[in-house]
Amino acid sequence: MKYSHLFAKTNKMAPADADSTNARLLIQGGFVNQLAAGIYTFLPLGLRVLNKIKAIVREEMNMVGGQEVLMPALIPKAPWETTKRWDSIDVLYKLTGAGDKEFALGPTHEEVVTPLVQAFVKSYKDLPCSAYQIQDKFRNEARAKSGLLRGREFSMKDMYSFHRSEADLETYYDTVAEQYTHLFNRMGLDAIKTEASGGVFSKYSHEYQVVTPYGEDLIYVCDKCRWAVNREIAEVKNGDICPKCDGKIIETKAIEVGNIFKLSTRFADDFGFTVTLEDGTQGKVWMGCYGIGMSRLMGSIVEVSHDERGIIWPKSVAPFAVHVVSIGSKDVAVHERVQQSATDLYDQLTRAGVEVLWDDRVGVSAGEKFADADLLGMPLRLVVSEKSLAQSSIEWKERASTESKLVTLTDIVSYVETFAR
RNA sequence: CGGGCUGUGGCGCAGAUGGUAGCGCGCUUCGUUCGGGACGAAGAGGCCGUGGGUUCAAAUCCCGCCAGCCCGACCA
Repeated sequence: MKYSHLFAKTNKMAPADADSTNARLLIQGGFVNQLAAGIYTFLPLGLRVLNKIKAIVREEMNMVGGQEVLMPALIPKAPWETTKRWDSIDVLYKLTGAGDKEFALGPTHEEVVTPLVQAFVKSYKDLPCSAYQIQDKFRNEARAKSGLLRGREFSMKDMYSFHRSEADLETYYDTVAEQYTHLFNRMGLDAIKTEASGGVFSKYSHEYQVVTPYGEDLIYVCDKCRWAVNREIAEVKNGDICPKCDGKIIETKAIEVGNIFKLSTRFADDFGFTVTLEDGTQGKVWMGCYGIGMSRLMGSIVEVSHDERGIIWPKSVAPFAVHVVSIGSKDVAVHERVQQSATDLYDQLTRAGVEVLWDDRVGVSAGEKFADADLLGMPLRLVVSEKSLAQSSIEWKERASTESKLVTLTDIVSYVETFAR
């Protein structure tokens, strides 16, 4: 992608009323654009990040046997009445359609997935099974806040598992719990598995909490064994001895990027979803649900991975692996050499399958290009200039590092391929 | 939903005591520049969030509404 083709550009001025780091940097860098409180457009660069996050989540969910589906976001009233949640979910966006039929925009999908799976699963032999989707969720939050961290429309992965017994649910729950840690690690996030309220369904649930000052949640974490608990249900306080080991409990703010629940038989019961067992009788169906906020993840990554100049994307989710910066010159011959060399580099890398953003703008100062590269945060910056070409080289600088080095023109493509892999 | 702050070109802001809108950035054109947000010159761009009121006259004063942000409450 050539920078000159991007219609969504960076802004020299940070937005005034975006207080949170993720909102400020993502808006300033042209990754997202705000339509209303808690409602954002994902611009070309931002969408690339979101799509990479989704791709990782898909891989991870497929690894635990999740089968991807896509359910409607527009949901009729009836199933909500079945579960008696039409009036009890206060963030439900309700609307009236043709013929005065009532609908809600899905804030979660138990009401859709349960009858869906019920339509196909009749026997214990069909269990366990697990379905997930990545979709925009709608929640009429009283107060949207903190950029991508708490929106009214936001992208979420929600998976639902179905089991013939509580024991089977528990086994699967633990499998997913472990996979979640792996998933977050792949995005450079250290998400702490935290005990949290189980709501009406079970004794407790688990949240995956990323420590950041902008988090909405307050959690207590052991500095040794990393056992953690949300303040909602905490029986410990800052400075206590960990109940699991002899470590110390630390109070910290964190943002919840994932949440896993054992739903027990609550929803299956509501819909009369049972399966035929070996002995011909009907058995209850146990469910688990497993959520991850896709857009919130993106915001969280920015919160934990940035410096005063801008974002530092982990390689796994960066919109582009490489940001090529070509620096012009007053000397026409030099300028053309640089331009040609940058074109060659761009073409070679692109052909090698490396994702490259090339700041090909002419007449833009080096300083401005560097500032933009820092703001946009691609993992690797390659500078093509008179200076570097004088040594038949390209300047190599990683965003997360302060040092730069020269790599020869002959080596550069293979070096980058290795880096980007 | 309670409380607070703020709405003035695309972005960031200034516009005491009311008199018909200005700066920086950005944008356009020309020229000079070219390794950390360059310089000069000439331009374009605004019913001052919105509705009402007060007044000869409202960005400015008063009331309502809307929107955004922040704190709190809430968060299956």
